[in-house]
Amino acid sequence: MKFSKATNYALHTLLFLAASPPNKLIGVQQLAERQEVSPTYLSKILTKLVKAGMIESTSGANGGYRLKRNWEEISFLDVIHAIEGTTSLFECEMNHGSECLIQKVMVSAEEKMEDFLKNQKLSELAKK
Amino acid sequence: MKFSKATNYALHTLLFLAASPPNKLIGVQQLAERQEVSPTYLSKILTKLVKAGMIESTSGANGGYRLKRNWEEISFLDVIHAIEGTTSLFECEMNHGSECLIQKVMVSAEEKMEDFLKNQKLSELAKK
DNA sequence: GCTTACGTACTCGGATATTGGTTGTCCGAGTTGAGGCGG
DNA sequence: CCGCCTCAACTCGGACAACCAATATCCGAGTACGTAAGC
Repeated sequence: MKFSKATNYALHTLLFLAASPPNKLIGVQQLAERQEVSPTYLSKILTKLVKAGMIESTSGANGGYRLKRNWEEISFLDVIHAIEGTTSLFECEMNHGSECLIQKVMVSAEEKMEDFLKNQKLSELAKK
Repeated sequence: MKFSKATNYALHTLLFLAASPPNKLIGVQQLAERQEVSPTYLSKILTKLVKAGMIESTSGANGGYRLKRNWEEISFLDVIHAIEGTTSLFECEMNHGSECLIQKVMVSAEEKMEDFLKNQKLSELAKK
């Protein structure tokens, strides 16, 4: 049970884009160098963010990525869900008739964490 | 990023032991059947709980597992730590000089969840 | 009746598949901008 | 000066390989209990 590195890459990339001049396109290579990842792998991660509507990409010469307009509203939870998916962290697939009490506890624990992450905006961190 | 099935097995086993007559030894086979796991795999999980001091095992004929005296104090977090380990869910291993702000946010999110799980005792669930 | 030996029913722990997800690479296809060349 | 062509620099997406942890199995070793044999 650990967060994937991909989530870390995604968060750092977003933060880096936020620190760059607005609307400036930044190529994958530059982003990848900064984090010491292979560009192709990072691009895979970034397409997830594109599909989630957080950034947009421009292909062709001088292409790259940049934040979308409403990026200031993006929370940590949004990014995590975009990369790791939205399925519950704990799933009891046993067949004890009624709903699982253990499951319930775990799900509320998860919600505690998500409530916190929901209120952590990237734009807050970007100011520092 | 998901909790492992082993954690689920561990929690269910503990709850089942709590519902059994106190001090009665229960064999792995019976515990495994109930959860539809292989006995050998379950025993591996249970040895972790033994090492964590939550249950104790008796070998030989009529052997098995039973809860230790202070089991009522066992929290969900204890079990999770025993099975999954205590390392942080998120680790930024990048080399950007100062400590990572992202890391800090993630760690506090994790603590939110752990604070909740710390207060969820197995004995509470066992009553139901 | 007491002890000893043995068989049985367990757990314990190491070694070893198997599987699935994460991480990463490779490459062809499509896209855009810039520069050159001919009119 | 304008339009077309081509090239280079990109991103995109799928296919594939490497790796690692979770999951699961197998088996030998140790341990305790019960029973039966022997004295």
